[in-house]
Amino acid sequence: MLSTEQIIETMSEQGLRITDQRKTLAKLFGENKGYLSAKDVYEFMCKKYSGLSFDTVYRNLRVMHELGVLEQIVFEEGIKFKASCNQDDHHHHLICLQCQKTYPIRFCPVDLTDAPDGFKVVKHKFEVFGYCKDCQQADTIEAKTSERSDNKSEVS
Amino acid sequence: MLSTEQIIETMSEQGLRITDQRKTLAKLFGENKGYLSAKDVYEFMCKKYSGLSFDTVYRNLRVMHELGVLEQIVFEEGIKFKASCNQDDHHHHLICLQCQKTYPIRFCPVDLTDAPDGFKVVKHKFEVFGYCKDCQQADTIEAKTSERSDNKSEVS
DNA sequence: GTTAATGCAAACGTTTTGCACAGGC
DNA sequence: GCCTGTGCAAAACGTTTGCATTAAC
Repeated sequence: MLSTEQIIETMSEQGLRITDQRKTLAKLFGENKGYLSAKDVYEFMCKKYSGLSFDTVYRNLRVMHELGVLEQIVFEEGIKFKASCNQDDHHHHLICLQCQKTYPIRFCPVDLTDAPDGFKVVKHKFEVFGYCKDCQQADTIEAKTSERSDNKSEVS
Repeated sequence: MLSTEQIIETMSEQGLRITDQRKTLAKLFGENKGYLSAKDVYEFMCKKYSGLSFDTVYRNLRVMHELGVLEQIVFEEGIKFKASCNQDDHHHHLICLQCQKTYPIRFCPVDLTDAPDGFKVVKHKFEVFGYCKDCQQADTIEAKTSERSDNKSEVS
């Protein structure tokens, strides 16, 4: 997965200006292995930038996605983003429905899939959803303490 | 895949009233094997019902989805619907990016996937996208005639 | 100094809601 | 006749756009 520095470097190489906000975004995604919605990002950024507007966040997320430093997937709840994985290393993800951390799966099923006669395969989606170890334990604890595990970071 | 009659029957069994619009919806999904967006459905229904409103279409799509007669998947362009497949017969789909027809894949990769230690798998998504035989040919023809293959029906 | 990024406001498309009326059961 | 489904209007929501100001290069 791209590091904070790699994200900044790529943006700079492409002629984008490295503003303070973009540094913070790069850091957020470089250090966070889960998926974040535009709203999550906005709320996080708000803590640091008081007069922040939605549109800047959206614009930056879009630019960063177009640039390829962020990848987005469509959940039922909407589109979410995380730092791109290394393209050379094709893989899929286990995604925790609670904390949204991702765990890589090396196995890619597309090669084992035989398409009917004339069908030309161009892309595929393989995602496995469930609950990671931590969140299962947290859920058990939660039942007693009603504390919530909302951190969205540090795996993959 | 559920037939028009099965859709109507299920809705009736669940205490829903079978209005003329709902009959038409059931027929639309019972006979159409591709994915349709709410807008597609609305536009189709408009031909038959002049004073039709968006909200009724949305309400019915939602009700039918909650009831389980429709399944929805999230494309980049938004949410789309089609009649539910038989639950007993778990399978995945090849989806044509042009005409959105679906072709079943018996192969399910989830059993071949080993999750890390404590991860509890609850659901998965495996979809293969590409272009079906017809649309590849149509594309070649299209280059000359610029005719478009917009029908969204009759396979799976 | 030039050009791109930002904040603001307003627009846009999609989906949801409340309510009165029409229609299935 | 009861209660659900419908149409209408308006609101909510997420996202995008145009423009003047600000800041990176």
